Amino acid sequence: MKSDVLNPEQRAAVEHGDDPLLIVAGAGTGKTNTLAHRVAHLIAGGTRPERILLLTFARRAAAELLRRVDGLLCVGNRERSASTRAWGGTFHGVATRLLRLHGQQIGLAPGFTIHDRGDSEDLLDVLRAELELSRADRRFPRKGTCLDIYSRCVNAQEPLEGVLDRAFPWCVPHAEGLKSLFRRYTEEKAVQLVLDYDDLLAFLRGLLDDPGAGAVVRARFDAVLVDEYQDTNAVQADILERLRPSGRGLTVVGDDAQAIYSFRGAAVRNILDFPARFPAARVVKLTQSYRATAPLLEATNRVIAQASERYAKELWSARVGGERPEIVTCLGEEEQTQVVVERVLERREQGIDLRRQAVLFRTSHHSAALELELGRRNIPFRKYGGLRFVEAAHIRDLLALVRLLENPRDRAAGTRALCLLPGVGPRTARSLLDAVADAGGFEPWCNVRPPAAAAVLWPGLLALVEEMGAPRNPPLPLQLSRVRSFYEPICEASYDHVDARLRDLAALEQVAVGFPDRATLLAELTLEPPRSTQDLAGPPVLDEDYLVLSTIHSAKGLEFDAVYVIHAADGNIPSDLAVGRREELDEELRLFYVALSRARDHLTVTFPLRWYERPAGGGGRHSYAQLTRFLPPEVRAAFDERSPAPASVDPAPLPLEGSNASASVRRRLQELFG
DNA sequence: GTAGAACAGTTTTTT
DNA sequence: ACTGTTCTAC
Repeated sequence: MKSDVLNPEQRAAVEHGDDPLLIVAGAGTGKTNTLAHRVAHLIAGGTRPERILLLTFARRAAAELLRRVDGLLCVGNRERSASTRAWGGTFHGVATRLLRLHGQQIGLAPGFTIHDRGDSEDLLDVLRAELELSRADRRFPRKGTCLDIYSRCVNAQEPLEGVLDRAFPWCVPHAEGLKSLFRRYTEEKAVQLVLDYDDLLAFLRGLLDDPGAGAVVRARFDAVLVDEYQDTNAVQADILERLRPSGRGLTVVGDDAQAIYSFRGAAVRNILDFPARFPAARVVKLTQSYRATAPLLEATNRVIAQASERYAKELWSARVGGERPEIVTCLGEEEQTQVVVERVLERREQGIDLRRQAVLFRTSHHSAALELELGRRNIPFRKYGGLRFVEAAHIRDLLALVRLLENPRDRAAGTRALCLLPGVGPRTARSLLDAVADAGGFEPWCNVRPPAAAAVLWPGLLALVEEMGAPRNPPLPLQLSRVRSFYEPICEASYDHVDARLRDLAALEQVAVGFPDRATLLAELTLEPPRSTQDLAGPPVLDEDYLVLSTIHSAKGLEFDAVYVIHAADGNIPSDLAVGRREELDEELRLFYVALSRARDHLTVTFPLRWYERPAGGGGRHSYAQLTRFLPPEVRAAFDERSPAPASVDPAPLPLEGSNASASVRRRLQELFG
């Protein structure tokens, strides 16, 4: 896309004045470019960069945007660039910074630590046990579900009953238990000086509601620009309203057709109702796609036309000609894998780097078979979405130790860290942490006689807390190296795949070099975790090429020359679990649309007719699938439909190692009785 | 109180 | 496959 030339729609958005502005930007219509120009326009018009707040979905998106602004302004080294001076990041990241700066004015100590999803779950789990909720006659929801419910209530600003009725009907019998659990949870977070994701937003809103502090924070900014507005929730909308009460200086950009985060409380209504909330608002629609070719756009337009409520807009493309998208019906998952791998390699032959190609899927495990095959064929790939680096047990262990040093009152971290010692379980951990909480420091541990099994490791832990628990602690890299040497033997003793894990730990230690202190490192890893192990290992080598595998959610905002959407069977897209209500089904449709609209030139949709149910222990029961309902005949008309020629299908892949053969013999034997 | 084995149930997607 | 729960042996 030309970054120096704006079309009339884009120009209108860029040059719009101070009144609230909603830019409805269809997929590939040059949204980032338009935003960058608008920021540059503001700066050129006299707005100081440090008085601009840029809220994006990922910090890297903000950084990229500001880098482009610098390019447009040609600020060489004359002065500090916009990218170093403006405020940019995610709502959660910006909330953290503002709360550390101003939180004290509303009684929030600046030393808080931040709980990620896993930590929040752990805390809920402990409290659930304390309240003896598991003892109830009917099975209590698992901790992850509890957190989902809690989060939904907070983010959607909705009472528990409503949330349970609408989204978690099977938990309705536990409403009372959940209420008491959530009350305890809120109290405990205050005592332990921890904030969870939702708290960051809620406390920022609280800060803005405070007459004194609110005015101070408001006065920091002249312009607030928000990207991916369709995926903001009620609390985020409140924050914006409190930052810019009249809406003046507020720009929001989004595409209601790409709203895919309602499961975490995002409200499409935010973008649909923006003009009503700010009557002075101007709405600008960007409709020229610079991404997809006309044939692809024809197809994606037809797909999204099935949505029930949206800003009507038909995207068009000047990129006429090109390949029509295709739907490939495969017999089984193996065939689907072969088709995708073949196409990927063909297109690489045509000169499309692997990095310009992406395989997209609804849920993380849908790529398992493909990953195996890519590994077998030595085709490099990176997977985005699904389980992440920081969620691996050994990383969480190490970070728990660091977090305990940073905030001795953090029970989730403390419990996890102490239970690493053999012979120490939840009870012992609890009494040790009680002692620390009472004393306000680690001193009481000096007089503790640890359980016999922990005797070997105890002095090491004691040395750690003595050295790093003090206010004046050593430089961060040294701290991490100390913690790592303490933890490594434990890791070796308790997990398999030890070398891989030890490598991860070393990588983590390297990351720490880039941060000034523990709090910043921990917040960063919690709020913006590295998306793959390779990401953490550092910037990719220049000529490194790898196929992208991604959940559709994680592919949001990206584009590729060639896109393969796999497992496009009804039940996967839409997910079986989401066909209950109209809004859920609509969101699945938008999700499918997001997947298809990532493509520039080539688009392949595949699905296996026959596929195996998950508990594939012995025989492997299979069921027959149908193409997603989002591709009815009138939509399919925009696609070519094929099934792979039998001859082109490779013979079944060889087993990875010789030892696998015995497994397949056993499987065959079992099939006799299945 | 802890650790490990045996057993039962199971709702994607992520800041 | 994974997580959570319960039971048993230290």
